[in-house]
Amino acid sequence: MGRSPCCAKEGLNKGAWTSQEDDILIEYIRINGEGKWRNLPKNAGLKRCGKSCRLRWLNYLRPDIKRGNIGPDEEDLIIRLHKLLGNRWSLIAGRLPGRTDNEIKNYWNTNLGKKVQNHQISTTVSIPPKLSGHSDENNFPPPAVSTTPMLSGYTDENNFPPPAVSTTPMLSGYTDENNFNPVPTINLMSSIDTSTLPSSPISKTCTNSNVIRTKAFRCSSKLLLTPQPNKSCKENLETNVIGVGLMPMDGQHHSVNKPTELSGAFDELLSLVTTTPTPTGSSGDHNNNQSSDLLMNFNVGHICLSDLLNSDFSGVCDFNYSDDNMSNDLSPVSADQPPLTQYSDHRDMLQDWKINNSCVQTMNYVAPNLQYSFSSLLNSVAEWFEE
DNA sequence: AAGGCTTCCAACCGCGTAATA
DNA sequence: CTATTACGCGGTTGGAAGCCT
Repeated sequence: MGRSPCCAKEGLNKGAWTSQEDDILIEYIRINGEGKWRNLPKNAGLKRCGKSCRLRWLNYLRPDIKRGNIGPDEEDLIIRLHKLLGNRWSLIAGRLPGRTDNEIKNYWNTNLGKKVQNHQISTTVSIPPKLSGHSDENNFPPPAVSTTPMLSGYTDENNFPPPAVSTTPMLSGYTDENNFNPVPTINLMSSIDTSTLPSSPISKTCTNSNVIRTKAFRCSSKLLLTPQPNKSCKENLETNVIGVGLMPMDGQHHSVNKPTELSGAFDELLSLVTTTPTPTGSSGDHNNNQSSDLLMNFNVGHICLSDLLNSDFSGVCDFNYSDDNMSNDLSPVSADQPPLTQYSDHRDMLQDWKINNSCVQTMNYVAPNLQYSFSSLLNSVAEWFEE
């Protein structure tokens, strides 16, 4: 019954790896591939625990690893992701090609953590955080990554988010850039009441109260968004057309034929919204009185931020659309992409989603006058949290 | 130059979850 | 369904290297 023991603890080498051990491990994995760590030491002739082999390979020997020289852009990304995710080093590392969770963790503990702490102290003393240009003597945090325009620089909630920047890579799908209208006022999460976030055993190790504990939501499959204050959830959805939609994992691109279907679809979605977060491990200590400024829990399939971060949106985010008379004619940019599934009714679409949404991923929702890239959304969320 | 202190980071440890018999 | 264990993750440790006095 069950699995056999991982490895015998006796007679194993510990501590630093020798170059001979490294060579053996590299050669073994070159021939046999990764995985099966339990059997690896025996098969490869290493006096190491499988766990130790895995760690050595993943953190040090893997050929695609970048080591050292973490640049300002990477620093900035780490800081932003850490702001968003907390100590979820593996998730953060997943967004930094060639970097390992261990390296990022170490780098944070030895460099960034102190910088951020110092920065927070200095800004709370002298600079209103919202207006802060991060222009302290140490030039920290470093400038935003140039390839992913951040939503910094806005000074007024009402102007948030700032007009879309034409250099945003994900905006490339527009067929008529000259007619592109800036994103209208959107306030997906103008404020977040962290007391409404569910408690989690995991969060005990996280000191940042603004952090989304994605793991806590994994089981309950929820993406938390708060609508604009003073607006009902539905009204907010309909008037501001939140740039997040849902896509089933069937590999098909789907479109909504008519704008009116949006509100119908949202009606359906809203019927799935609950005002009481019920994640695994929640002790119910959150505030349930959220009718006017509620947390929307899109309890549809498996939506959670960590899944989003782990997703490759390159294939689903680029759409053409022509903004003529709100025709809402969505079509994939690439001719290689699968044909759109046309729905005659939003209920069909939702039914399809329900059928296929064993793992629903969020994608850009492209609607008239709105193209809100997912990366921008993430940046926005990070910015909100920074406020 | 030597001893002590600090920093850095590879490796270890323990825990939660997923997988398997 | 249950018991058991592999896997993966985050926290922590310990030793090497660098710095300071």
